[in-house]
Amino acid sequence: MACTIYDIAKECNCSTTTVSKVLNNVGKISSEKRKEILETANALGYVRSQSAVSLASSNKSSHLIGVVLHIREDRSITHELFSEIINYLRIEVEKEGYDICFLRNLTNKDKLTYSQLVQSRGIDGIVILSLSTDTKKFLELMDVKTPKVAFDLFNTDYFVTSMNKEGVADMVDYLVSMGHTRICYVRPGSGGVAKKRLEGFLEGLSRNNIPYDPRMIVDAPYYSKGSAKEATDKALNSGINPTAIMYPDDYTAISAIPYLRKLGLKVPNDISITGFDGVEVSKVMRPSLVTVRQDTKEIGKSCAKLLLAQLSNREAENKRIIVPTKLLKGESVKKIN
Amino acid sequence: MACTIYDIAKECNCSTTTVSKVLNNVGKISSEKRKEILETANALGYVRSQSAVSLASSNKSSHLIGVVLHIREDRSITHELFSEIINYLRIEVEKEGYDICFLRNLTNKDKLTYSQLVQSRGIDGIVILSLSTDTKKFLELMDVKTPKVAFDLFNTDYFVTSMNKEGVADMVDYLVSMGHTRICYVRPGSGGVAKKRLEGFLEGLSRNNIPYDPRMIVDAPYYSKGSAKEATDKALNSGINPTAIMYPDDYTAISAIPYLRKLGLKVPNDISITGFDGVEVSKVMRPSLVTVRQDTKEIGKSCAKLLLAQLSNREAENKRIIVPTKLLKGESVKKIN
DNA sequence: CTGAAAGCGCTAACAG
DNA sequence: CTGTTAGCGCTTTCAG
Repeated sequence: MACTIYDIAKECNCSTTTVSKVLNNVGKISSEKRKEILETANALGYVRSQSAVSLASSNKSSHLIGVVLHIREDRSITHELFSEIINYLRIEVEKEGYDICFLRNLTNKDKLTYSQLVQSRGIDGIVILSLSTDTKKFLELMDVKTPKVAFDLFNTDYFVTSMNKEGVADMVDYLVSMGHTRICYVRPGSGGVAKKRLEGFLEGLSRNNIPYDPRMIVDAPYYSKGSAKEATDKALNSGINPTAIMYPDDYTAISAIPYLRKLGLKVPNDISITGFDGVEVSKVMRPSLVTVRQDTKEIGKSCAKLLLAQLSNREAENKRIIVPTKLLKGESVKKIN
Repeated sequence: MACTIYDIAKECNCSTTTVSKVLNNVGKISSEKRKEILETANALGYVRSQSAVSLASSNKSSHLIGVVLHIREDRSITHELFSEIINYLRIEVEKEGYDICFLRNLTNKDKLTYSQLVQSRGIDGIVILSLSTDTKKFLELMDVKTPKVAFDLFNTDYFVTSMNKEGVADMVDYLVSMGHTRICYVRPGSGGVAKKRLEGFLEGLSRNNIPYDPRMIVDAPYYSKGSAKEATDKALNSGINPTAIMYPDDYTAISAIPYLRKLGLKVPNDISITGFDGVEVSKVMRPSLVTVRQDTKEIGKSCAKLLLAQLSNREAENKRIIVPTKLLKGESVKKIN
């Protein structure tokens, strides 16, 4: 059934070394032999055993890219942004013969380390998608020497992120152009991305000559149970009587609509709202959401690029890729005044 | 750096066989030796090499579960239903020490077969998620002898699906209870699932004593560019002047709302609509969508169960698991009459 | 340009 | 209960 390079060698009256060289396209082999070997390999339905390659080769490569999803178990890959990034990443790495596998989520309780996990499978490269960066186990992951690239994490050598600051600043521009000045900004924590976005908000205010009032900023987490309510309540009670609320992500904004409605506020007539991410449904729903689109295709491709560069020992021109965002206009913001 | 069972054997003055047995928890080893081996393994930071295990063990198992996503490249894992199923599947199989990796999508052009792909990585089991079943390459996948389980595909031994028929029939019950009788049903193709759902629609009409009119059924694909428009146009021009349209999935239904609006029809005041799947946003949006929830958690767990049963040579009690659906009420259907 | 030989780290009879 | 001995299928010096 399973044909090995040994079978091919016998068939072609040569050594396994020669077969191996041909199959890997290395060394100098006469084109006749090469052709013969390739043909019999094909005829015999030869498939290379990854395990054997991985075991024998000096670098122990398995041609496997590990994905770490550091996020609530029930969201994980269902986070639309992440699933899109992984999808485009996958398309790119598959072109180079790599396959993608998930790395188990390790908790502080596990004796196993990420380093061991990676070693055990001979993982060639790691892609890290994370919304938070808190646990000890996770920090350990940062020290793994395997080539890696992270999305939205700034404490790694290689990372990809969106132009968060510019995206938010552009949004402020847009809101101001629509007549809004009493804008409430919902800040989702204090991580690197949140920080960038906040800078963008302040920059936006500043360049539109809108005086900054600390009450404009309220704190609430990314989309989760109750986050829309929390953000909305804080915004409405902030004391600035906002005409627009900037939510930290689309799902929180979308969830806020019925909640606002319950409070007697209709979007966008009574209050304008914006999201972030630009998930599929934001364009399709009604009212369509004004949001900042993160270019997941470009992000996925960039992650692949940075990883593949490391894997082939090419120096990447840049270790950090910052992907432009795009303002998506819609119906959730009303022109006022 | 990397410690092997050979190192442990030397340290403990025993053979690699003994170490192997202890590590795999098989055979009879004195509890002293066992303890000693376990401790030094731990002390030396031993990690088993999957490649070596896979190569040496007779079944060539790699403890890898392959996932085949047979769907448009740009949707793929971003299909919310699929990403949820995979997520819950993953949680289950990881408990048993299996990891998940994606299987490349093979087209008819590829010389490589799925069988070879699976053999090459020593994949232990396959999970198939598919919306269509047409290509030759895909049919080939059905013949692979590796244990497999499919979602929504009826031509495999082991499969998991939702109670599609009952789900649709229940929806008809609900629409009728809300006063609707001129119901237009959008049929998404003629595959196994579409067939079951159609049966449900007819059953629903029948048990509510609503005469069947062939014009009630219109054809349009699952969510894709223009599918909402196509379905809606056909429904409105069907000649039955529907008061309710049943779309084949949530996203198509959601996209139909602004299109209907453009035609001057407001949901639900002028027309009622329903979806299928029960994606996250269907509950959160406004108007919330009346839909049939597919229990992705149960589906994912069931897939894992059927696969793990085969992998451990346990006979699964059932080779087919049909997961109940749940009608999610919402605001997109109006009570009339 | 080609081949012999020695492993990679582990499992699996088969003895003892 | 424990060890010996072959490999699994492939890569990799090192000769020729």
